[in-house]
Amino acid sequence: MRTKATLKNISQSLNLSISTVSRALKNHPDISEETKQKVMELATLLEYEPNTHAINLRTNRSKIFGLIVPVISNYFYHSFIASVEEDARKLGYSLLILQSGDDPMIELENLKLCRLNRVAGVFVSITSLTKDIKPFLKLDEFDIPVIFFDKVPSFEACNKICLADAEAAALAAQAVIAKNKKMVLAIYGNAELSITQKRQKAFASTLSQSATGIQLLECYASTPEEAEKITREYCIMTNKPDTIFGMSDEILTGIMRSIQKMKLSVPGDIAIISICNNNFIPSLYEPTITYVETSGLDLGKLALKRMMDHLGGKTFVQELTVPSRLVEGGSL
Amino acid sequence: MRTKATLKNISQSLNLSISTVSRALKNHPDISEETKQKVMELATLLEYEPNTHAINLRTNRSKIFGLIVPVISNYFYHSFIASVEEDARKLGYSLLILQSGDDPMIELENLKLCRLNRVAGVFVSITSLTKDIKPFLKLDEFDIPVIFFDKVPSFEACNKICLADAEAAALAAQAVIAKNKKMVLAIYGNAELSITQKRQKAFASTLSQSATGIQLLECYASTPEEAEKITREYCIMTNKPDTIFGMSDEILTGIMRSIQKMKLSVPGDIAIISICNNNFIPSLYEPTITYVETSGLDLGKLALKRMMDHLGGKTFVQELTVPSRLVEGGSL
DNA sequence: TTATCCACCGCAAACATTTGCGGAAACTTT
DNA sequence: AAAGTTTCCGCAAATGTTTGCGGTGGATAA
Repeated sequence: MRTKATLKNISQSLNLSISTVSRALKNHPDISEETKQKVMELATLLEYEPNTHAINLRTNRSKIFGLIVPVISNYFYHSFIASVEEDARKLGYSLLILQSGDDPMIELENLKLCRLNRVAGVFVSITSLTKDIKPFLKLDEFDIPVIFFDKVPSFEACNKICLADAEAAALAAQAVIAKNKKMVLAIYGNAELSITQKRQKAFASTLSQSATGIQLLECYASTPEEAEKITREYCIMTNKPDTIFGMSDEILTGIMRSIQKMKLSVPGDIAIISICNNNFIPSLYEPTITYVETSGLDLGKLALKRMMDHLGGKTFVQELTVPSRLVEGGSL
Repeated sequence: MRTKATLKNISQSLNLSISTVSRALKNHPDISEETKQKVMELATLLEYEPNTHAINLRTNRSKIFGLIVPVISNYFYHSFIASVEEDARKLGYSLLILQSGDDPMIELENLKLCRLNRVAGVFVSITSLTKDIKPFLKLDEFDIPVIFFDKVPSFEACNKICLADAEAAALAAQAVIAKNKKMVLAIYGNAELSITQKRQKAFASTLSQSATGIQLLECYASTPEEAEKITREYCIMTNKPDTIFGMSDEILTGIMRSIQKMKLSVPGDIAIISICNNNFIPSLYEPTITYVETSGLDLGKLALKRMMDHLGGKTFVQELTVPSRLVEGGSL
């Protein structure tokens, strides 16, 4: 293996100083064209590549973003990740992926890793058990911006990029109203999560404000299996609902298993509407499910934009949301 | 913000040399217990954290693995990624995620990034267009092991971790035979891919060797939509197949949309069997789809194990496969 | 008393790069 | 010819850590 090309290496071959070579390669005005030529030439010949670690040490920064999520294998996060990675790459950044497994201790370790690697910034979706977000804010002391996304802390002043949870649920409710439905079974997710609370509140209040006398049944399910069970219980009643609203992809899959099991026809026997992250799950079914989209892709783009703005000096705290939209399938 | 703790910093406070402090913190036998105590104490008090960049520069290595995949948002890769990340974390490694977007140029850039970051090793699933894998093997010159997984180069001698494609298809065929089916529609993926070829060959030959006179119809579909169309075309024939075999999750989703649209009952009207990466897609349907599992999780675990072995000195070239198994649902 | 040994610690180089500052020529101006 | 200006380049420090080697002081052995 040929010896690795370094500035020192090149400088000695050309009887120049290291600093001159360094400047020549960066096209510094102090260096004459002639010298630049020679340096460039030898550098390309030797396939010189600057040592990232040395640069990182010198500049106390790296061109890497940290990304901390509870789990990767999730309807939502991987599209977010894909989106951020793609855009970050174009800007010369890479992505360090850390899973916390919904464990605050691991989350803290991962945060530490980000600190130790002097990442350029951190994207984080906190676990459902994270109470103390001071450690996150402490990264500001190192000039490492922290952007919370999706699962964000409730109160503290920090940069948050959220889905328009309330808006999405309201949109879904409006769609139900528009179709003149009379009795809606709403299945929400884990009642502890703020995302659940926001969506529940918005959905319920939108329906009640419509003054159409729609009857609303509300349940909470933290797994698809629970959603399946709930759906079944309500559908075998004599006075069964005419519409089911699922709060998320996860819930929707449970609902649909139940529907299939009972061989109910959609939307004839029962109408379905859901909030989903993209068209993947909705389009698995026939007819395609009508859903309100809260896009992980868009969230990713917005989060990265906010990050770059922050790095560019706009360091004020900001809370942004990505709008949602109704995607009509044939299930409502 | 308090001044950052460094070895230099600590050494000056204690009137010790940098080297002594460094060794004390590593529990080096040359240092007396007394000194170690003092150093440790001050280090924890000052919340000393070793500078990763400096270590990386010094050791010319980093505790980061590179992971290059065509896309993250894929039935398969994110479970692989999740699995590798989880295990790597426990060993003190992190994961740098790079998407190539099925573009060999970007793939090459990503590979370069891995080199520049002096990653500890690279996991790569090549794009379908990658012709030249010499750049990958060149990383060996830097003592960076490269483990190919899933989409691996055909010929070259390199470390490969694959799914047991042929075995999986054969298992599926055997299941069909065991159920005494008479007419099977097999829908494969993109005919260009080696994974398709392997599965097609194994499925067809297993069926023909059974001497049960099973009739086999074979089609290729590169999208779920195509699979949906094919399914429909064959199922409206008077002499329709009694079983459909889908080569992948993707194909299966297309088949099932069609089945739902025609309101066929499974397995009464028609039986379904597929090859899938995990139970996610199969369990979306009712009855749950019978499938042969080629687990991304297991592949991840095996890949990481191979990587660690390689780092531990077992640098010989090896080709491993993860076994597959039949998971009985109710669709066959 | 001298030689030997061990426990403990520091020196300094090395890793590769960036950058403020200063300095030597060469050239221009008065 | 002296002074001032520009062009081009090198010195050296700084980033934080690791590690081979050498050195000192005390204890033990001969």
